[in-house]
Amino acid sequence: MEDNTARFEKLLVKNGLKRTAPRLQVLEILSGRDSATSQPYLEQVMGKDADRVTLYRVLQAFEEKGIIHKVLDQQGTANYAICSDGCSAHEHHDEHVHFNCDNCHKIYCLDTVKIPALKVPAGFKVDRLNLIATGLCAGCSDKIN
Amino acid sequence: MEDNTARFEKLLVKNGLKRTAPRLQVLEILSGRDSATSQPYLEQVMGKDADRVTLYRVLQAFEEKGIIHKVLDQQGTANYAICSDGCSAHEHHDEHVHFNCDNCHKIYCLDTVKIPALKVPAGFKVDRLNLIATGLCAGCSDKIN
DNA sequence: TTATATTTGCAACATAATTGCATTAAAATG
DNA sequence: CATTTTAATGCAATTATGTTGCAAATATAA
Repeated sequence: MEDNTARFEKLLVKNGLKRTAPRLQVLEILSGRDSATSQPYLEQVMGKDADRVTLYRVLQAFEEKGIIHKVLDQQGTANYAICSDGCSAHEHHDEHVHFNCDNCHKIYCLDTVKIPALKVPAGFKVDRLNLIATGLCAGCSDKIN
Repeated sequence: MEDNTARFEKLLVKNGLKRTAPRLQVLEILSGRDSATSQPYLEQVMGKDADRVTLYRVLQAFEEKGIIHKVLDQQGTANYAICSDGCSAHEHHDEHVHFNCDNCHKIYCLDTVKIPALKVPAGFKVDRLNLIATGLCAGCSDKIN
């Protein structure tokens, strides 16, 4: 299925978003990567195809609709990845672990690893969990050792 | 023990840092709070007692020496808290859960809650874990309901 | 094809963080 | 206690990140 564009267009329409060039481009970039993509990288790749502000707004809209989710890496930089199915505007289901590689700085969504339930002190009410593991990813682990 | 200052001076000397006013002030502020303290708050409280840049450098030095640790909240804002004993320049031991309150936005270090061990895909090597729970803290939980 | 509602781009602004450098102050030395 | 050395501070300038208001452009509905 090389016809990503058609798929993306459907995705936009489904979420009540208009089919615009910047939005399609963001989806194209994000879907072509195996790890979460940083805002600075997106900005660089899109170049002058779209304004900085537009990029921020596209990302914000996508996040609100549950199309992508944001992960902050250890430096506080925003990274984005396409959500798994089941995320919607009302509810994100991205409670998987994110892995931040010290070497290549990629952020992987470890969809298969669930965050374990947590015991918190009395009174605290946990709504969301966000676990970032840092270390070496499979690829870098090989290269370095 | 109201003689914090003497204690802080020792802490600085032990870490090869000179006893300066901005450093003592930062330690004073951080130790007087029950939750992690944001950079903006520190900046505001210190006012013109110290330059912004000095504050950044003090925080950086403290973090490197293992005196404080940094936690990024859900907005990516840097927050700082004094480390538990056992942290040093070589090794931080802050693998406790951080709790980010949606209401008061405080960040609590839940020292008693350990992050559970994690199974990651083959090849990945976990070095550090960072778990942020978001929800309502005990205080706000009371007030709201 | 036109009307409407979104979306974009631009300009300006806000905040967070970093760097280089001259000045100042703390601690070490004699 | 005076002096030297080394570390830390303050200032100015710069970069990165993110936001807001508004006019112009464009996608879609009518």
